[in-house]
Amino acid sequence: MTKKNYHHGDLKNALIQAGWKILAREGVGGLSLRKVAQEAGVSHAAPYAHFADKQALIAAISTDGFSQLYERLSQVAAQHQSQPREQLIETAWAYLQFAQANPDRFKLMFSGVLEKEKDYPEFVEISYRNLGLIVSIVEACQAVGVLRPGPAEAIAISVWSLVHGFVLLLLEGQIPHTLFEKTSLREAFLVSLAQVLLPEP
Amino acid sequence: MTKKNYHHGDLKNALIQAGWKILAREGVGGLSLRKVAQEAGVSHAAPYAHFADKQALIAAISTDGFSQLYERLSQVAAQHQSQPREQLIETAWAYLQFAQANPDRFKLMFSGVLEKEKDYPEFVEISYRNLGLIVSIVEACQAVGVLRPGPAEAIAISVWSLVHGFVLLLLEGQIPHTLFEKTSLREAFLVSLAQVLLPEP
DNA sequence: TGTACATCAGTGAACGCGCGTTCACTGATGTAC
DNA sequence: TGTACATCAGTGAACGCGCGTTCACTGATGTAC
Repeated sequence: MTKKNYHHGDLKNALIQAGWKILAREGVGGLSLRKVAQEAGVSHAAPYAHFADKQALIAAISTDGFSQLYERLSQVAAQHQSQPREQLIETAWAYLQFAQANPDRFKLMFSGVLEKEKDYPEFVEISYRNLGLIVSIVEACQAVGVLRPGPAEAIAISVWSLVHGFVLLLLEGQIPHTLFEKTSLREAFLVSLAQVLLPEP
Repeated sequence: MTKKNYHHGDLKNALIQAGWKILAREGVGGLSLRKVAQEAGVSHAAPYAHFADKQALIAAISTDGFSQLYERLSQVAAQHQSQPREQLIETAWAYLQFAQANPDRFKLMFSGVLEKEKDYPEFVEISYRNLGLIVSIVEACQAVGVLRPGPAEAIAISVWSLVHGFVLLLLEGQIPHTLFEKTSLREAFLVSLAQVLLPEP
C-alpha cells in the first residue's frame, strides 16, 4: 500500500476499515461520514466518489462485518468437523467472542442502523450465508443425537436466538454480575447453551 | 387533565408519553429533546425544569418502558399461575408481542441508547425486577418438570436469551420469511421455545 | 377577603457545533497517435 | 519516445438544518398577613 498524494488507489476499502476504527473508538453514535473520511485521511466529500450516500457506506461496513463473522465461524466450524457437539459449542463461543471483540461492530450489524437492508443484495446474501452455516451445524448435531430431531431451519433459529440473545443481554449489561461471581463467563454461557442440547449418552 | 396556559401540571409524565409517540412515529434515531418538547406542546427549553439533560429524559423513558413490560408480564403470569408450562409460554409470547407493538420502544430499552445506566437506580431496579419475575416462572417450571433442574438464575438467563434473541432477530428481519410460509409466527416461536422445554409426560 | 411577595414552571432568543450533501474546481493517470 | 487530451478521483468552500444547552425573562401560583 503506497501512499499517493491524490489518487488513493483503494479508498473504498480504506473507508470501510476507517469505519471499524471509528466504531471501536466512538461507538455507533459516533459513526459519521465526515469522521470516516477524516480517519481515512481524505476530504469529507471524497466518499461520494464511491458511495451514493451515508446509508450505502453503512451497508458496505455492515456487509463487511457479516463477511468477517462468516469467515471466523466457518473457520472454527471446520476445526471441529468430526465432533458436532464441540462444533456447535465452539462456533457459538466464537460468535460471542466476535461480539465482545468489537461490541459496536456487532451492534451496527444487528441493531437496525441500516434502514433499507433489502436495497443492498450483498448484505442480504451474506446474512443468509451465515444462517446456512448454522443450519448445517444443527443438522450435523441432529445426526448424532446432540440436538432433537425436527425441521433443521426452525431449530437453527432457536439455537441462534439463544446465542444471539445471550450475547446481546451480556453486551447491554442486563445479565447480573452475580452470575459471574461463582462461574466464569464461558461456564455461564455453556450452562445456557446446554439447555437446548440433549444430554450426552 | 385540564389544560393550563402556563403551568402544565404534569409535564414530566407528559414528556415521557410524548417520547413514546415520537419513538413509534420516527424511531430511535428521531428521538430528540426538541421533538419531545414540541410533541408535549411546550417550548424546547421546558424539559430542563424536570430533567438534567437528554440522557436523563431517555433514562426516564426507558425506565417507564421496563415498568410497562413488568406490568404486562406479571399480569399474564398471574393468569396462568397453576400451570407453569402455560405460564412460561404465554409470558414469553407476551414479551414478543410487547416488542412488536412498538419495536422502537423495545430497541430503546435494550439497544444501549442509555449510556450510563448505573447512574439511574430506578432503571437498574425495574430491570432486575423483570429478571426476578422470569426466575420465579422458571422455578415453577422446574418444580413440575417442565424445565431441567439446576440453578434457576442461570436457566432463567438461558430462557430469556432465547426469547430475547428470537424477538430481536425477528424485529431486524433476520429470520427468513420462508419460515413463516408454512407456519404462523406463533407456531414458529413455540417450536423455538420448545427446544428448551422438557417433553410433556 | 384583599394585597404583597416569594417561588416555581415555562418562554423565546441565542450560542456553537457537527452533520449530510452539492458543486465548481483541480491534480493525477492512462490512452491514442 | 513524446505530446495532447479525456477520464477519473479527490479538494475545499458553501448550503441549510436540527441538535443540546444556556440564559435573562415572565406569567401563574400559593402563602403570609
